[in-house]
Amino acid sequence: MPPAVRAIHSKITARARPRRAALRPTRDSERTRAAILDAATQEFARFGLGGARVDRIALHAKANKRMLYYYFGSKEDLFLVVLERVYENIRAEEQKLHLTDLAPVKGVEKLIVFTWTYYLAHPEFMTLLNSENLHRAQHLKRSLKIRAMHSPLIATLSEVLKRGVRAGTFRKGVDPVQLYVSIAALGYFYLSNNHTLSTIFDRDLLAPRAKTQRLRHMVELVQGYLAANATA
Amino acid sequence: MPPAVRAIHSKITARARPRRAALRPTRDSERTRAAILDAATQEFARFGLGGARVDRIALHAKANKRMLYYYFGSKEDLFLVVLERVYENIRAEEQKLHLTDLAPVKGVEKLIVFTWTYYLAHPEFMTLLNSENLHRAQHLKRSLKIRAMHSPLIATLSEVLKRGVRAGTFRKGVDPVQLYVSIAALGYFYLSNNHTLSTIFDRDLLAPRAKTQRLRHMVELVQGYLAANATA
DNA sequence: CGCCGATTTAACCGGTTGGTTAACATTGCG
DNA sequence: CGCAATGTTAACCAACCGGTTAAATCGGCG
Repeated sequence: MPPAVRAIHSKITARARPRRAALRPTRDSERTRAAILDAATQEFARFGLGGARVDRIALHAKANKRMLYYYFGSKEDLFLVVLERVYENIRAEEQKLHLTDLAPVKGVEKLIVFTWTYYLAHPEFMTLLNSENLHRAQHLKRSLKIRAMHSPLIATLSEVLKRGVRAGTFRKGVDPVQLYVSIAALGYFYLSNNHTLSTIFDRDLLAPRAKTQRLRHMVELVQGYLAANATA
Repeated sequence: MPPAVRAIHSKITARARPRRAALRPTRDSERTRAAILDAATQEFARFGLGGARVDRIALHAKANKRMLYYYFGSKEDLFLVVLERVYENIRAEEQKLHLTDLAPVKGVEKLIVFTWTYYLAHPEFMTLLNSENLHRAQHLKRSLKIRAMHSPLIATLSEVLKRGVRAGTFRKGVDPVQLYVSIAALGYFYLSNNHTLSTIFDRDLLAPRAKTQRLRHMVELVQGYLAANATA
């Protein structure tokens, strides 16, 4: 089996780790693979797909450049795996939210805070997505894995909205997809474009105070919209 | 005077165009410069700063590669001039809006529609900005030109908000900068991330119907927010 | 007309890039 | 132990990239 193809099944095929795992063994395919993936994530996030350098990825992964091709096939294939991993990560976090456990108003607030906090903690998610959009999602389109990974939040948000309408706290006729996109947009744009915005407004948009104000504004904006024309 | 430096003053120093301008003259510095700038804008927008190729820019501009360096100094300097030009363009369009001529509610709507329409008509604006943000606005920071080009919309929007509050149609305490950023965010995110979003939601977000729905949602979201808690 | 400076061209350059070759080391297994 | 698969390495490569050299060409002015 060709190495790059076999690597896809590594989780299944993987044999047991070397017994004497205390001091790093001279060979550890899992470690090498993971190190390359971590280094690649940083590199692609920082320089984009076009600006990323495979030599630099190998250097930071402390692996031979050849291993990158051995495990991932090509620079672009590696980029796709990186994308798949960051999507897996955010989807896993989304799963933990349990928005329906809260009152509708609190549920929406929690979603906004989560989205904002996630972007702040994982700026690489935004840069990688921007890069992928520059390339017209050509890698994403090839990934059955990601395309199957639907966000659980659309269905959940839809449920939250319905309950809010029934309780009389939310307006009727809100499209959950539009709202989901808007909530993402409000934080994403501010953080992704932080550098140009900070330069043009001539103030640091990432200062603690500014961040607090932004989050408050986003919550007020969405809550105000949902509350307007509500029956109660 | 070094060519690249002199080029900055070209508007002033430029001599009269050749008299027989009917059939393109063999030499026309203005035309060459403009052609390079146009080609560069397309190239940077499509491939990002890192992915852009100077040879391709020269090819599409039908100019010798040397002319690129003759007029602009370097790839990065050229990128800065491209950035400056697209900013000039959007600022000029913003100037024409005259939002204060309308009732506050209509003024805000017009701003939302304008922002959305501008992004739709100038997708290169978003890609170039994304590229610049990837590079932490390092070019923008060097440009006194752009840093001095404050958007007239902040002051205007502030005025519109005040009048809306006085008329009782808008809530109090809305920060015009936050609202301006939010209005930009709602359209920008949707359009800039259109490819990944369309892939994940498995539907074309740029279909005419989808675009109409998005614009309506954005207007409703902002108007709903501003109307909530208004005195009237 | 002849000169001078602005503009244009082809050829070139050294370093870098993504990707490859082929040999070598280590490991688990029979 | 010996073998075969797996993992690792250094050296290599052709294409490409941003940038440069130096000479040619054109246009306008005196």
